[in-house]
Amino acid sequence: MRRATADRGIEVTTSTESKQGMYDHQAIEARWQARWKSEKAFAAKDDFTLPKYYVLDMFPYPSGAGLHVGHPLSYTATDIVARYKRKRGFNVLHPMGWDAFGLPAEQYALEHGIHPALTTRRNIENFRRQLQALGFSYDWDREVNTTDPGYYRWTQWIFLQLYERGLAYQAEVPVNWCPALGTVLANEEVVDGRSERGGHPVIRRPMKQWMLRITAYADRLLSDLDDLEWPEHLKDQQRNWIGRSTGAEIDFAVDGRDVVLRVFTTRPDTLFGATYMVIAPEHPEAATIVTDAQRPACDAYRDQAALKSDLERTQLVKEKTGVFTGRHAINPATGERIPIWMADYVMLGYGTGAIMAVPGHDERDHEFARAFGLPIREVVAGGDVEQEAYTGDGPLVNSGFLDGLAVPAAKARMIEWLEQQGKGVAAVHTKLRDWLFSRQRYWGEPFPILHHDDGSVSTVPESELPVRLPDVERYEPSGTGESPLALVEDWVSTVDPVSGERVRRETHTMPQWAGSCWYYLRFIDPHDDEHLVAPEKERYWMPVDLYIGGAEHAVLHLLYARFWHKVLHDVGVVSCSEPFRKLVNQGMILGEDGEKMSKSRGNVINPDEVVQRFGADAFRLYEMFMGPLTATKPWQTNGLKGTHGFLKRVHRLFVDEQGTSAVHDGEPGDDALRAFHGCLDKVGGDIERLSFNTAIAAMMECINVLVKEGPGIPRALARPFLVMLEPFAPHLAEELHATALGASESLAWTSWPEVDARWLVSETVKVPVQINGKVRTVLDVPADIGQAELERAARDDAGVATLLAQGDVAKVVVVPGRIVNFVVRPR
RNA sequence: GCGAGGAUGGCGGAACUGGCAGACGCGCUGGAUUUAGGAUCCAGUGGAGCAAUCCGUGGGGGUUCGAGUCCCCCUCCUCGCACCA
Repeated sequence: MRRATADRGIEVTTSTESKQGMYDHQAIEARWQARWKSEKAFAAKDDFTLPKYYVLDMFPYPSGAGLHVGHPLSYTATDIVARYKRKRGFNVLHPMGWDAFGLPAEQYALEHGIHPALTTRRNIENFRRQLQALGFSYDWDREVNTTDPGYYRWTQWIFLQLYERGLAYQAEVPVNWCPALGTVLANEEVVDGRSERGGHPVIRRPMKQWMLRITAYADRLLSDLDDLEWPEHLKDQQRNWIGRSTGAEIDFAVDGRDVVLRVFTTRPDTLFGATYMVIAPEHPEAATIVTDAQRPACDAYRDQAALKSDLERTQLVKEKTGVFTGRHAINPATGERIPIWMADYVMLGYGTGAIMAVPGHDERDHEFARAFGLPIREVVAGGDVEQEAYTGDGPLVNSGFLDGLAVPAAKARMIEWLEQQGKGVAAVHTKLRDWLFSRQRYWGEPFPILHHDDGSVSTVPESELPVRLPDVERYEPSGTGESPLALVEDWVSTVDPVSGERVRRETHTMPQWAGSCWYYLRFIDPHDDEHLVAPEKERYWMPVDLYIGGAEHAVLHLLYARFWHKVLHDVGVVSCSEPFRKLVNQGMILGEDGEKMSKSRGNVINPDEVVQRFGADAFRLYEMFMGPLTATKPWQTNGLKGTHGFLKRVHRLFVDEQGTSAVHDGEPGDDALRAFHGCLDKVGGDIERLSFNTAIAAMMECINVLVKEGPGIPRALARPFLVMLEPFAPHLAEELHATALGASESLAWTSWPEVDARWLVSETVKVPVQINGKVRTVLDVPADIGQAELERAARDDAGVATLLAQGDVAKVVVVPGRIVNFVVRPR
């Protein structure tokens, strides 16, 4: 500590001589970054008596392109909060790590013949350098890397817990196969029939895959959203994705066949209006149901549907298509024979893959009935079902024992009746599917799974973890759905440590989401070989108090992580049921042309160049000053001049042109005190509200006043000002604290200054006086002036009096400290 | 189509429970200083008008002494979801 201080003194002198009291951001920033690093200035303490604050960024995927200006947006926001909370007496955990498994590294390896481990290491080093150059106050001793065997050992351990609880299973399922990427993708990774990464076409194909039973947690994932301090739209997205709907499953007998068609409906009340049925083309009973006469037509239709990509099936097709199966079913309520159709507007993946069609009260069924001339029957009064489906409430009609009931009552009554008759049950369905968890790629966590000759599966014992990813020469996906790992014979073939049998390892790998599902837990206890996280540390630090990241993870990372967290809660590893108490999505930064930044548009801003030219402090300040954190906003390099200029003015306030301290012992004037304490009060509140742009504006206003009161700054305000500035511009604040004030200790853990409330209220206030709502004059009156006196003061104003004399005062509104308004009727 | 968010000077954006619209910054204009400046400082800057004044928060209506803010209708933009039975 003392050595560092002495060294710094020498460096400062050198710098001062060469730059003659100029704001030399490069020298200042390098000096403080080095000191923070060597002193481990931001290490979180495992002192459980202190109040804690865990503030987390969504950790980045370390791409070869390096940091883009979007990363530091949220990272600066969390850094300001972290630095502020330390000053408020919190023990702050503010870590950073790397989400480093995944496709891009592997893709790059394929193209350039460089091992993903190597490019990953290189990219991480570049990212770390760039982040450190921005002065973020991370506790670097807690850095984690999802590709580190010491880390993914625990990812595999969690998989074992899932497996043992029956939450991980293998299934032959129709999957999203992406030929271009040579792998399967989760539903969440497919957008409009294309891969989320790369935008390649995705087709349906049955394959044996590892699945995670996230559906078993659907209800908890849904209901626990209510208590989270998350943006409402994001919670809605998750609710929407989970898509829970309540209704009934109803069995329809098929006329002339010994099968029942089970349907799911949210409108059991409309059963009397079911005039036909529809099955999905891939429905497993299709072969039984379709008559010989209709078989050629149905087979052709099914084949055609199979050829369509998801994109075509959901996006492009708006005309309803379908074909009659030749068979009829019996409506259990009416006893009528109703035709069974096959149509691709019914999906195998939702409900039971078959529906009862109620064209009178469902828009899709209505459209289909119209197209194929099927009967439409009204069973809920209130609309004109010949014209359009009526989906609203109303009394039931044409519905036997339901007649006269309103829709909700009719639903309940019908379910009761179905259950009595043994023809149906109340049921809940979710849109959420089980999570397809395996990938046919090299660069991911291996499964701790062994395949035996008899086809059975066993797990690698915990003591044998991690199952290390072998080094390979080739990473090409085989294209057949085999993972590249399948080619590594001496890795695949191994001995089961439990039975001693020769077994074959699972060759699929886990998806990128696996590592990011639980990294926030490892930050708490990153070097523990005994536990994923030590229980007492977990109890202290969890949950994450503030989590900031991009909205693109609304239903991917954030849903998966919540799922794993709940499983770990059930396993007893974590003490809370939800990992992220408060969540914020930062907005996107667009290019200077107002378009999304992209290499092809050539509008990408390189943070390194900006930092070089304006400095990390000006860069941090600018990113926060651009606008609200959550807003999408365009980059303007010119804007850096504003924040850089502000820092120069701050510097000049503390250091004169000769490079000597401009801090003086004079008493601060009232204006300075009022400006400072007003600012301090606002900045503190703004940080709590994550309103950083207005906090910076307030500091700019404050500095404008202090500069007018200058030259130099009174000692009484100098240090408090720097403490207030430090979360935003830590390098300059530390530098001025050390040089202009001669301090030796860092501002990192110092206390936030007390606001002196006396300076928040001024003796006089300006009160506008309106006549008929238009401001005519502004009065300077004592702040505590009463209503009557204020009105008198307004009437005494010469200009006001003249105007009042021109008419009759019909009404006077006087709000002390705010406004006076005379309503005047002309005579 | 459904859901959510948004529209304020030349630009990014301020405005707590309705109370001086345009804080702060960029840009621009003029000036000072400088060999020079993409440096610094001072002044100005919503629009129209010499002025008093008038007009101004996407458009139209309403509530109110008073509306960027509240209510109704419409237009446009962004982001989700998209045959979910």
